[in-house]
Amino acid sequence: MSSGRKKSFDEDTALNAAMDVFWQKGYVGASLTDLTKRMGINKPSMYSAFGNKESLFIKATQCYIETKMKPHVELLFEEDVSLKQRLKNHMMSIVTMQCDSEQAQGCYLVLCQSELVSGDIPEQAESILKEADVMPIQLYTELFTSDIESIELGLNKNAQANGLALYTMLKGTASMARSGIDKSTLEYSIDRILAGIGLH
Amino acid sequence: MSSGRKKSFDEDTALNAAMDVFWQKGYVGASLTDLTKRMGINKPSMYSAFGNKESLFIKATQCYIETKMKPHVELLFEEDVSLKQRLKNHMMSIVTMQCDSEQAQGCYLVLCQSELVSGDIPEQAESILKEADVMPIQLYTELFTSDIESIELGLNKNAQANGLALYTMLKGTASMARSGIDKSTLEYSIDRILAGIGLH
DNA sequence: CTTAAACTATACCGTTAGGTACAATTTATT
DNA sequence: AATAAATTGTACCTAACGGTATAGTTTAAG
Repeated sequence: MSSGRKKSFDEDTALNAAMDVFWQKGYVGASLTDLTKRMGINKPSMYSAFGNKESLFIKATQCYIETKMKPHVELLFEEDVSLKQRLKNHMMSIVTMQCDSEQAQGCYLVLCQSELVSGDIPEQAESILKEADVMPIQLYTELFTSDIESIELGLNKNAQANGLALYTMLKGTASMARSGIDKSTLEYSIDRILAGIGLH
Repeated sequence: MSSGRKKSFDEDTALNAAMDVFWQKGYVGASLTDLTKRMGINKPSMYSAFGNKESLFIKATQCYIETKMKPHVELLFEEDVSLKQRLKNHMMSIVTMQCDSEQAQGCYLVLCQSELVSGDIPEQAESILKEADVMPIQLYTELFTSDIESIELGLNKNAQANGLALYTMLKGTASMARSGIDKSTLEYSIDRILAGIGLH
């Protein structure tokens, strides 16, 4: 084992704290003081553990995608559940997360993607945010294209557009959640968009 | 007439330029250098004309509401147009604006409202942003409650929820527009949410 | 028990943030 | 022409930004 003083903090815990700060303030709005204070460490510890603000952000973003987004995906492919119910479960699982987070509401990705237009986001951070914006569209398009029930209902005809409609609504609920609208209120909107694409 | 040197710039033009910067970068992200450069003036001129960054922002926000949002409202109350078509015209008018802006895409208000959670927005700016977030809900609720065709269709039963569903979708299109999704693509989503609340 | 590696704390770096003092300039009034 | 009011440009203020040098502390290995 390598010698030397041991870390007095858990990297994963610190990363999660950083994620919360970016979730609350975005990339530009999150200062190193905000970050290190919530991570419970000081700047040199942060720089030695994560590199710099940008690479901390990239790791926090990957952490968000893995732990906060991907878990909702499997709900789309549960067996013995109707397409409508799978989509409802999936979307409400996301909306629940958007509304549940104690301080930082909404969606981390929606917030940070909105900063891209400013031109103040570094290159690699921009890349990962743009990639993350494409994934859901591919996911929904693939679902509507291949799912048996989707094909039976003819939803495969407009697979991408249907997926985009759901994704657009989820971006809307993210924004609404950030404004303090609660889950039960947003559920109605989810039901309406599902009905709108033909899933009554 | 009062004596003294004359302003070398048009206040309204400068205010519109400031609006564009806030639209692109949000309140926190827009620096005085960004602002004054695009306004074509220097800092003392800006401070004497508008007070400070916060009051410039408040005036820019009021300008946005008056010139960019309110014009869409009248489309909701045109005579001899069906409720569905009025809502479609209204929403597509907004989506067109969200997509048209050359650099700053999306919605100024959605962008800046997302900054509220950070706690870095001054008091009065926070107030006007929160007020602006309530107005559309009231507008749609009133429409669904009072409109004859809405009552005939039973949409008045869930007036507020229906209004919220439309508003949520428009916040979603704002986010999508900022990611570069074009108007014709978003039109499908508008059609789907209208169908979803019963306007086929 | 020394050594060297790794981590922590403090203090600091240059830059930019929002905001202002002040002198120079332009204008209408006297 | 002289004056007073208003605007402009420059130069500057303090505070906070992202980032780092360095000295001190803790730890495993020799």
